Amino acid sequence: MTGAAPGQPAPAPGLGRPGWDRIPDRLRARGLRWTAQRASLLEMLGLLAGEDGHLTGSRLVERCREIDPATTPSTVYRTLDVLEEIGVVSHSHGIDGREEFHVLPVFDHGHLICSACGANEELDAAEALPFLEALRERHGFDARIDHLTVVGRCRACRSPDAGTSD
Amino acid sequence: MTGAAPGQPAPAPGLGRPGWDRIPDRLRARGLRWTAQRASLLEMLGLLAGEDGHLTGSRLVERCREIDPATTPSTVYRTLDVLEEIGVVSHSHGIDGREEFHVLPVFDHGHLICSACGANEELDAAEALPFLEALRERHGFDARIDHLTVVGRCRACRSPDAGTSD
DNA sequence: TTCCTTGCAAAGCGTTTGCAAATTG
DNA sequence: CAATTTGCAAACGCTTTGCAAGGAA
Repeated sequence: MTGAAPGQPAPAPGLGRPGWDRIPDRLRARGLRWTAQRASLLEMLGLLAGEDGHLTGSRLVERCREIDPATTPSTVYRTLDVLEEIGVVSHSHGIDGREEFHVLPVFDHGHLICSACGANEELDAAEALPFLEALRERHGFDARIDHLTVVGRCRACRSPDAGTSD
Repeated sequence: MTGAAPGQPAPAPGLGRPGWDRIPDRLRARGLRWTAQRASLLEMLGLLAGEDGHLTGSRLVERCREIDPATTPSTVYRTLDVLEEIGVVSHSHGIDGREEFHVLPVFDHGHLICSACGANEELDAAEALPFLEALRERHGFDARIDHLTVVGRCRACRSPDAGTSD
């Protein structure tokens, strides 16, 4: 990276949104990386979401460039995709057709509880959303992701060398 | 024009939408022209509005080219602007950010009644819309354009050679 | 070391604009 | 005849992509 913090692994975010301090780990859990560019985009999202609602893609590009002038549009848009995947933002289109990003108010998540070892894994809202939407549509059931707990057996307990074979 | 109907002044529309047969005159009343290209766009709008709701700008360009291959995007988009001005269509943006056009269900209009000669002139919805919007905003009054009748004196009765001077 | 992420640069998309020629009224 | 409308072609703004170099885990 050619960024504003050369040599540094990646600054930790000092963001005031609940749950955001865990975003780096959420990324890593998916095999993704935590980088300076992603930190600054997240910082901008936090700031602008408090200011006004005009979080267009191109505006976010501009503002990220104020932090690190080397930042390119491609990086910003690609990162926004990632953030949307893990449920940090969602996007729509404004009256002029530009992309508009919305910071999701709470970083909701459910839980995956392993009945064998008791492990408590987090379940991203984004992963459960289609399911919950289907429940709402077909059954009129309005499930809350943050109250969702799925019980089963974790990967470790399912592996052949975990004593019990399934 | 390099269109499909060379030499012809402009074909009259055989469209089944109420009020659409008067569109050519509505345009002329504003000093605008009725052309073959506008006729084919209107034809497409009539057809597609009945089929489905995907009236994106680029799709309308495609379909108009089926009627007249020489038709250009600029013509279609410019005509859509005109049609929006006179209240035939409105537009918004879809989930992918493309323009989506909607055929307005009824071609609403109000009336201008001359108290001197009784003349009944039509008042385009588009002309009254800003006024009606202001009423709604400032007074919470929800006026319907098709119930709007303005009484006054028409141009003919106001002219110096119309007997009475005011 | 692996492979994710970045910047660069160029392309892509749908839409808009300037202009001279063609058409309408 | 004057003014509008057209096609052409180029430009526009926003977003996406391919690729080789750089960086995180």
